[in-house]
Amino acid sequence: MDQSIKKKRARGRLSREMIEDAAFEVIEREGLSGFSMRKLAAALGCEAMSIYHHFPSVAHLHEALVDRLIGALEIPDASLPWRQRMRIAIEDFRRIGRDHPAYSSFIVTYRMNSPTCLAWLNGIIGLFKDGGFDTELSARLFRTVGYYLMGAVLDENAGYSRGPSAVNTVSDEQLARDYPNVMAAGRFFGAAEFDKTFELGLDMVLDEMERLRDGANASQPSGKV
Amino acid sequence: MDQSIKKKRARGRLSREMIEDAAFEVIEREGLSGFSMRKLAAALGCEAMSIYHHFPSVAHLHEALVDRLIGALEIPDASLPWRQRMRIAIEDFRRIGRDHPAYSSFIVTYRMNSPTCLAWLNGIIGLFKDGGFDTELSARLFRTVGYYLMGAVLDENAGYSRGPSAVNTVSDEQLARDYPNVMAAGRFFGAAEFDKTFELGLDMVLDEMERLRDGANASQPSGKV
DNA sequence: AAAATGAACCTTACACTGTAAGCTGTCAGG
DNA sequence: CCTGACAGCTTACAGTGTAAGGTTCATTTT
Repeated sequence: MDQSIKKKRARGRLSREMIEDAAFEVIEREGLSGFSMRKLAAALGCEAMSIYHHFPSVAHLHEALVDRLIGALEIPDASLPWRQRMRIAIEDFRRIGRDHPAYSSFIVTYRMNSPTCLAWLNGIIGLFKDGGFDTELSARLFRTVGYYLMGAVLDENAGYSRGPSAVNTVSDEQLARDYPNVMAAGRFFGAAEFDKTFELGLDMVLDEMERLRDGANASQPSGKV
Repeated sequence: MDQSIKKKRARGRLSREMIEDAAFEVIEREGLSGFSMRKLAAALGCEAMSIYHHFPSVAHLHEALVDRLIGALEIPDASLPWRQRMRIAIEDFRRIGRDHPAYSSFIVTYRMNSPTCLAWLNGIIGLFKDGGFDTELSARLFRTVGYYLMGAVLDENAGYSRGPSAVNTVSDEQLARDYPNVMAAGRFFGAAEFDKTFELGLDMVLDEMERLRDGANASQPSGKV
């Protein structure tokens, strides 16, 4: 009857949003390194090159993905207590990792520079200023907290608990025999312990920041070595 | 005269060590994503497949590289003060990043599980135990410090100061106008500030750990929110 | 109504990747 | 001398991102 069985091309079928949605799915399904334009196209039911009409390159696509994740974040309301605002902002970012585990290692190594991301960064640094820190301490403490957060997101989503990267792995018996500390600690390295471990370290950092702000004298130790 | 100008194949020319050395060079020269078996072979003056005689796969090669970097680390002498031991161990790892900036993002995302790496991990966790922490706190604080350290290595070597990942970048004027906090903080984000920033955060974490050990009561704030 | 335009998608092709399979030249031990 | 084994090479394949150009069709213009 109709001249061609596959003429279901339907012009405006694709869109940036559709492609982004599919990209998130493919990345989580295939893993970050297993992601490719051809697999993405397959998921969309189109050819790889069709995607290039909407995104000039994979880099542009990735930028859009990061923008979507970061753009969805909000700076916690200024009426809330400072410490709570800080925690919310940090947990918001951490949740991105949990929601997109395969993509988390990309986000953590991504140098954000789009307007969307800069707006968020600007708000987060503003959070430190709101906490009473001057420009320098705001910048440095942003790094301190950021370092901790990036490392945590990395470990929780791409880390030890997901199995080893190594090719030659070590058996459990060997582990117990030769590396007892690792063996003993392993119990606290699983996904079930992530929250508690994260909270512990986060509270430490937040405590220390408040101490730093509320007079940097009360602090005893700091043996400075 | 001689039958072939290129018969300089010379049997045992290659070795695992030579290949590893060249791999480190190629990675730093071409970047982690620019590294390939063929480029490595070119650097060695051989064909790509010749490398497979010494390493069954790139994964095996990477494992050897990580093993070499981690294997060179030592657990600081037990006779030193605990805080100093901790600092030395942390700075040792941090130095790996500085010495191999292009490789640092690989190391940070690598799930170590080789005997060499496990021995080091075992020693580091032992360091926490030596500091008077029980098994659980040793494990969790190992994570806290590790998160901070991984994030720092990532930022210092693959981070913001190396230029943006984004395709659409923002001009300096736009930055100053729309993102003043980022602009102001930028002064403290450069490589020249890495040490000071790292020390600040590290001291915070170490202070808090000592506080945690020397009686978790003296600590005032911890508003727990 | 017919023609022109341009957006949306597809086809082909190229230079690159890791690596499986098999080949060849060289050297040590008999 | 011969015989393996070893070390490195050749070829080939399936995969990658994407440049260049072809095709189809909705819309606009005449």
